[in-house]
Parts: sequence; C-alpha cells; structure tokens
Amino acid sequence: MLVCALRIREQIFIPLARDPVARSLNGIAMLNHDQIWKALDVLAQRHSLSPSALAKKAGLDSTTFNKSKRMSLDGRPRWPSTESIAKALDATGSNLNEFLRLVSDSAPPVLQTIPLIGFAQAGDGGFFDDGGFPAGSGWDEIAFPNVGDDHAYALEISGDSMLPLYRDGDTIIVSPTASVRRGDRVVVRTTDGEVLAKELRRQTPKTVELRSLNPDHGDRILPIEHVTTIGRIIWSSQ
Amino acid sequence: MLVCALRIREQIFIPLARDPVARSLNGIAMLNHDQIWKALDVLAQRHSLSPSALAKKAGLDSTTFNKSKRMSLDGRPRWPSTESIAKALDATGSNLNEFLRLVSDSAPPVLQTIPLIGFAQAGDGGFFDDGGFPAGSGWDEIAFPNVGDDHAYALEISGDSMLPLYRDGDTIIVSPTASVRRGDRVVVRTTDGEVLAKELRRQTPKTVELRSLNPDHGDRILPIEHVTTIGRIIWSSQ
DNA sequence: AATTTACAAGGATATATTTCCTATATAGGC
DNA sequence: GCCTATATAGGAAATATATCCTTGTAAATT
Repeated sequence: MLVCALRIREQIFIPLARDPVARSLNGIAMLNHDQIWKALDVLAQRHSLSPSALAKKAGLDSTTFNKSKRMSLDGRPRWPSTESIAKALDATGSNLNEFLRLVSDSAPPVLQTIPLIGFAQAGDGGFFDDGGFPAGSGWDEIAFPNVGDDHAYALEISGDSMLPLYRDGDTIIVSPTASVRRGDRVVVRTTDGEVLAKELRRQTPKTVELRSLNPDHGDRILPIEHVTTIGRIIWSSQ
Repeated sequence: MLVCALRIREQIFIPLARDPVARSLNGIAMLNHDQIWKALDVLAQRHSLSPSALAKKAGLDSTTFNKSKRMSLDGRPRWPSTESIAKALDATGSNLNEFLRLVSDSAPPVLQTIPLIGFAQAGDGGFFDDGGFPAGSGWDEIAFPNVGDDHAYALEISGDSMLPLYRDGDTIIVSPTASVRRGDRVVVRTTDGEVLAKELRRQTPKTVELRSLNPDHGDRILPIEHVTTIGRIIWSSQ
C-alpha cells in the first residue's frame, strides 16, 4: 500500500505559500494581467467558444477580448474590466470561483464538488451512467479537496454490514476512474443492481474476487460479466 | 453515532449551486458588484486599513474605493477595475484565492492547512504542546476542507497494528478539540509518550477505557492521570 | 466560383474609472 | 480647545476600456 499512500500524498500534499517576500510590483502586475486574460481564454475554450464569441455571448462587443487589444500601442497592459468579466461569467453559467480557479496557477488544490448519495440507494437505477459515473438528479453534494477524478462520488453508509470498517452514517469517497489493485478497498456495482464495498483480492480476465470488509461475511467471487464497475474508495469519514 | 455523522455532515456538506436557471442579468451583476466591493472592504479591515488607506497603500488615489463612488449619479453601478483590485491585493500581500474567499459568501468552505506527521513520531517529544495541539517544526502539511478545528492534525499510519481498520500508510485526520463519546475512534496520548489509536469504550472521572481497533489486541483501561490528551479521528484515507 | 459566416486586427468614438482637487467630518495627541 | 492627520463625500478633468465600425482572412455553404 505504500504506492497507494504516496499517490494520496501526491494529490493532497501541497507546498503552501510561504510568507510574502519582497517583489517588484510591476512584475506581479504583469503576471496577474496575463493570468486574467489567459483565464478568459480558457473559459471560452471550455465552452467551445472563441474569444470573440464569448464576448458576444456576454452581450459585449465581439472585439472586447481580442488578443490584439490586450496591450496598448504605448506598451501599457490593458485589463478587462471587472464588469466585463462578470458578464462573461454569467453568460457561460460560471461563477467567480470557477474563474479564479482558472486564473491562478499557483493556487492550492481546488475544492471539488462531489456528489453524495446513500449507499442503499446506489443500487437503484438512474444514479450512474454506463461508465459508472454519477448521473441523474438524486445526488446531494459535498465539497472535498480535488481527488484527481472529476467523476468521484460519495456514498453514505447505512447499516452495520460493513463493520468494523465502516459504520452506519460514515461517508466514503469513491473514485470510479482510479486504477485498482489487490488490497484496495473498492465499491463494486453488479449487473444485478447490487452495490458492494469490499476489498479487492484478485482480478482476472474472467473473475473479480472480493474479500468482505466484515469478517462475518464470506469472500465473493464474481464473473467479470456480472461486474458493471469498480471504483476505489479513497477517503472515509470516521 | 448518528449525532457524530450529522456533525460531520454539518461541517462538510454544503448547499452548492444547482444548474443555472434563468436569471435576469441585472440581478446577478448587482450581486457580484456588491460582493466585490464588500470583499475590498473586508480586505482592508483584515489589514487594519480604511478603504482610503488601502487605496493609498496600493498606489491609487485615496478616493478610489470611496463608498460614495460605488454608484454613479445616474444609478449605474461602478466597478473597481481589475487593475485596481490587483494592485490592492499586491499591496496587502494577498493573492487571488484569498480575495475569492472574501468575495463569495456562497463559496465552498475554505481549505485548512493541516499539519501531518508519522504516527510513530507522534509519541516523540516536541510535536505537541500542553493542550495536545501540534507544535514544533517537524510537521508536514496537507490541505483538507475546514474540519471546524484549527488545531486538527494528520497522522500517517505505520505498521499493521491497527488492521483491519487502518493500514500502513493510511492518513488519519484528528481533531483534538472535538468532543468524544463512546464509540468514537480516538487518538490518545499518554504521559508515557505513547500514542494510541483506539475506540473509546467508556470514560469516567478516573479511567479511560479503550477498545483496540485490531481485534488481536486487548482492551486498555488507562488511569485518567496517565492520559494526556484525547483527539477524535474524523477522516481516514483508504 | 460566389456567397455567407465567423474570427480577428485595427482605428475612431463613446463611456466608464481613476486621478486630481476641495471641503467637511472624525479621531487622536497635546 | 487647538492642531494635525486621516477618512470620506463630491465635482471636474484625465485616462483607460468598451463600443462602433471597417477591413481582411479563412472556412463552410450554396
């Protein structure tokens, strides 16, 4: 599990900003100026828009965000107005949080919105798409550090069937795209609509072998064709 | 544990924005406009500055952020320019992410910097102060959602002594100020310099009774005067 | 090939924010 | 109370960004 632990560390452990040091104002102002324009470009891209299309969508003149207008002829940087940015954000259904995520390369890891549902509900239809990702409208949401998987979801445990590890009411964070290996704690969805939280013992081309988290329950060997998805459990509340 | 689970939910579960719905642009623009001015005011306050002193510190004219100039005579909202905001941030040694926290009342909870240390090291001297809070310079740091305890710390498990619950390399988040009750998973520090992760069975005026997380180990009953601190485990990596 | 559409550069003008300036209010020190 | 410094309101002018408009290019459509 050392590799697994390191992976978690890599994702969450960050070099945080130290005390501000003496800096030249001009250098920083230029940096933020570039970042703001870049963020607008990324915002446009994310919505499959060109800068001019983003401006138009925002009710601004199509030339407002032109690259050619980002520096004056006299070499002075031109800053988009705060109002223009607000309009662009609104036109794309984005909020200021998302914009500032785009702005700052040196930001701490962003919080991720993680959909949350009860464990018992997870087997019902309509909550996952074909890829095993959360879908539909029955999900609540929690905030958590970026776990490196946009499709991560949270399940709230119900009942005592996963003791001693997970108690009633605990919340587990699941990454459906994370690679899994022997020993990982996983959530498995079967074609029968079952949702299981187990430890992965072995995975072959034909079967998935799972060890129960509750020692009172036996191991489970599933034919691979009965397994819809396997997601790795990455955090658990206590 | 229902109350415990609810407590965690209260701290982390947030009502996040749903899908954008039809909204009048003017209403939203006004909202962000107010927020940005308010954020500038809070930024000034945080540095014991008035709006005019903040403007001056930023190299702007002292009237730039005057309250009297935030709406034009014709009723049109005036927005501070992005350049002015950038200068104010730089003058106060703030970055855009700190500004974000000030801007948006509906922002997700802030990230908390949580000190991290190896479990085996935690019993060594110099890592905790008298109140059981992290101290000294041997701590690494991770980012985590605000757990409601400024003194929370993280311990990285080493060894197999806490199986099946915690494996080698797992990281647990501990709140030293959280109240604990029977059934809580806790980290106990003793006067002998031991650090134990156990489940709290009973706490009386004279003793603390702990159930081992590893069923191979017996329960432990400690005289209260041997117990330095008890912190509650609130999250665990998997 | 001709036309239409989208995108972007560039210039002139309109509009919005900052700057400059003045006056008044407030707070702190003597 | 007086003096000084700071904070704030308000008006005019300077400066900066948005808007309007034109032109050129590329790609898609007819």
